[in-house]
Amino acid sequence: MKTNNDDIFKSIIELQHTIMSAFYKRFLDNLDIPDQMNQTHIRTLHYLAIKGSTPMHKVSKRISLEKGSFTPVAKKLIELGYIVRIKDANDKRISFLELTDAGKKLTDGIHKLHSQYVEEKTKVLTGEEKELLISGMNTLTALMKKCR
Amino acid sequence: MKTNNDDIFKSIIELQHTIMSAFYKRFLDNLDIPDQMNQTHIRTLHYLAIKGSTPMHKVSKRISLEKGSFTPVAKKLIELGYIVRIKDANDKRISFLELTDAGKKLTDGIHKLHSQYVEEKTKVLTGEEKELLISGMNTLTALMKKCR
DNA sequence: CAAGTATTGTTAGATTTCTTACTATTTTAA
DNA sequence: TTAAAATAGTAAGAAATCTAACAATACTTG
Repeated sequence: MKTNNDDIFKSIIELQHTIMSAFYKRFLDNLDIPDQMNQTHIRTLHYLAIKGSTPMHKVSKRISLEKGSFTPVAKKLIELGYIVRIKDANDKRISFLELTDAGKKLTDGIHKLHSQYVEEKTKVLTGEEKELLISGMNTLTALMKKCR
Repeated sequence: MKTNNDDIFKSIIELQHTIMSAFYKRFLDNLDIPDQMNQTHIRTLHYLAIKGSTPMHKVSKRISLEKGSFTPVAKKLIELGYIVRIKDANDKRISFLELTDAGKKLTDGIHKLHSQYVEEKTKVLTGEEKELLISGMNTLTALMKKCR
């Protein structure tokens, strides 16, 4: 079976459009989360849960939000008590963000649902297929990043 | 090597955040496109180039835009002369969209760049790796869609 | 056939995100 | 040391998208 590069990108685009919205919508529907929060807030908490204390500019970059858009997002999460802002002692420009206990509790709930969801969606793949999928995507991701 | 479902999704999320923006930014920077057009307009033309004449609601669904948001997008593309609206003879609610000659010319240019870009990004993958990547992603995409 | 229901597309107002300009701080280098 | 450049974050207005209500048309079913 012949494949070309267009096929790769068609698949990726396809994927992008389907997965993320389904994924985060599920979170928002099934968890007890304040109405004022949207997918961006969830993504932010999710990232902090995985990476721990992180400077604002780095978080905003990783969740693909301009820094100008991220300020109010962080502000709201602080307001809601899910994260705190911690000034860097050396570089006064920098604020680190990290989860509070309430934030950790919330992200734990999210991760539980996350696992269930992925479990359900990937039942059909064998273990070997999963590994191939992951390594292929990691390769491509690394390439993309390098070339940017 | 042990893998779990979390790995899959971390990879996918990672992928999503890097690829698409790089991809379409490249298009917008390198092509002679009216300033008023953004990624959404490009995606719309791209879709119509691949699928041909398509009802509005279907296009909006495929590019992940609410129908309410899509109306002005289609309007602008018509205004710019890249697509036309064609009423369905049987069902008077439906408007088909399709590319004009100008639209085809533009998407041809895009596809050329597209190929170059993908070529550059995927040089490192062997043909077999590409196939695995594609089939894996297609499987997952299909699953996602089914469960939604 | 009639009445209710679903679908397609539009509109208007709310929300989210982007862009640009700005301040404060840090780093670089002449 | 000091001037210039880079970086982190904020603010305000512009642009994009979403939501909800609506009009027109099509479908369903009693």
